[in-house]
Amino acid sequence: MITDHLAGLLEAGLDKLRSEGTLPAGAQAAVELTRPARPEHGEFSSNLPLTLAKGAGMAPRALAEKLIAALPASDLVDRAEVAGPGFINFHLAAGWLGRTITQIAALRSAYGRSAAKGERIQIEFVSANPTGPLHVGSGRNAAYGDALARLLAAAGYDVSTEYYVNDAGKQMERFSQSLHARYLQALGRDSEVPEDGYQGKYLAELGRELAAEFGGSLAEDPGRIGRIGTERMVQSHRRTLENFRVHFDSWLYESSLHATGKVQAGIERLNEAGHTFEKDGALWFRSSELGAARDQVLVRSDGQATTYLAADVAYLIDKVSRGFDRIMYVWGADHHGQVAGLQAVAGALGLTQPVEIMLQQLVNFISGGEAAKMSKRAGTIVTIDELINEVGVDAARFTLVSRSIDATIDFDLDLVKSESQDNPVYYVQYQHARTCSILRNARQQGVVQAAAEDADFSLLTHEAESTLIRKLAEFPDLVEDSARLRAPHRLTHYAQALASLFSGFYRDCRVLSDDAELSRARLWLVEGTRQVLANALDLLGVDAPESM
RNA sequence: GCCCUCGUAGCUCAGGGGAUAGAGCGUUCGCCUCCGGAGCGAAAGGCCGCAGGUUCAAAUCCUGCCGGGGGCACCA
Repeated sequence: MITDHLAGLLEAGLDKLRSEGTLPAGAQAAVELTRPARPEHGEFSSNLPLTLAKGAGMAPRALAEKLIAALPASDLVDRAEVAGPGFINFHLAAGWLGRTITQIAALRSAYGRSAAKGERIQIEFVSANPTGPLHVGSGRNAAYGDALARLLAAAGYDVSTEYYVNDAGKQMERFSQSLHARYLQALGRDSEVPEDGYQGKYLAELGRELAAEFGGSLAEDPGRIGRIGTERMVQSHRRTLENFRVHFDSWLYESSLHATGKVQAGIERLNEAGHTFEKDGALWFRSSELGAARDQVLVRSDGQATTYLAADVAYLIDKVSRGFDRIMYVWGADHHGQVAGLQAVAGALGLTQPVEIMLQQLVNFISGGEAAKMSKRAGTIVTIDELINEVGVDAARFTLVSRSIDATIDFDLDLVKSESQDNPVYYVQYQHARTCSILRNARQQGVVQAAAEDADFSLLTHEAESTLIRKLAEFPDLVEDSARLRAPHRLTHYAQALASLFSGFYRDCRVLSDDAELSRARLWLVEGTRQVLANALDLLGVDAPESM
């Protein structure tokens, strides 16, 4: 990439200064290359950290001047100049334009993807309780987790996605009881959903479904009703998520950890390592010694029931046993209290694999201008299915992933509906469709597109062309940075900026013209833009339509 | 009380020490002989919550305070 090339030039310049004795051998710091930056600041820029200038015994500006004089010649750089205090601007030669475009033409959907890093990552997300439909909070988790998984894969990691089904514990008991009651009601019998049970309509529907299917045969078997109901919910989650274009490589049931004795084995492992103690008839994990604020219960004082933490221990051991080098979780901010506990578990197990927990701030649900609590049990939720019906998958995913996960989202379905026509995703898709349209027109007019290597990109001298190409050149670095920062929202901003630059190019530069050579060069630029827009949208799980 | 997170344009939000702080929406004024107007151009609009600190350089890092959200279970 161009940034690597420039960094190489800067390093070579520094080496020369060192060998000349201009720069003391002790001055270790390198020159930092900043982003391809704003047009008004030149094509590319770099800055010199003061540590270097101090070690060099001269002011940053003076050092920058000496460094420029020491830069080796390059066919990709016309000239370099000192801009601000310690800034060097590179004015790039025409040669690099072609290099970027031919690279995209050659790599196509692989443009922006890095070589394999040889690291296996498991990322677990959504993992909603199978007690009700998936709501928009889970939608955000799904949109983020899936985009991050795609991004990490593009950055060269071997990524595996997993959904953890919490089908054990008290919540599930409440679910079973609630569904049992609805089932009995559907059979015309007297029964009430428990006060702390799940009141939502979907359970009444499920109850009627079971009544129609099984008649009265399940009336005395709430346990079986619970298992059947859970599986129906899980299957409906799976359908919803597939509709949302979110695919999981594996689904792991908490109940399987109990059934195979893994929960018990995990507890014993903590026992043997000396991280547990008994108090008040319960078995505790001494997590306070491992960075958590307090100790936590593993086995409740009834001596039988294990807590969610005990299952988490078993689950983490299970994950590690499958050979992942890094374990990632995407949790809602309401699970913040568990982070220290899980990290303590990792510490107690002596894991060498990093355990990374991404906390996603919540989605606040606004209705009629007022904050409303989303509650599964009260049945007041906006589901992902509703969201898809109202605004479509593309707008929903783009919107949900476009904010940093550190920021809360105020979600007003009415507003989202009314604004869906103004959603930036359509602007990006529109510009993509426009590139396709131009390429179609070219084919219909019989324009023969020679190989990119044979096009004369030195003809692309317009400001709108060079800014556009500079943006295209940024993409591989953007993918790498966004993956490292776990920040797929950057892709949405990039896609909008790129679409906007293309629009400017379209306005200023006629692609199909009498000048055959120029047309050919510009067509490759259009093709490059099309490809990069498509690649960016793909990482977000958003369609790149050829027409709209 | 303790922990996490946010506070940037009228609104929703970008901005991981660097140059004149940006985008979308909204507002105002322009632009439909021309490859797709779901568009384009221009203007107005900012003590970057407040106060200290570190630094040649702070919206960005540190501390305190103020305000919003979340969390501190033998629920998951």
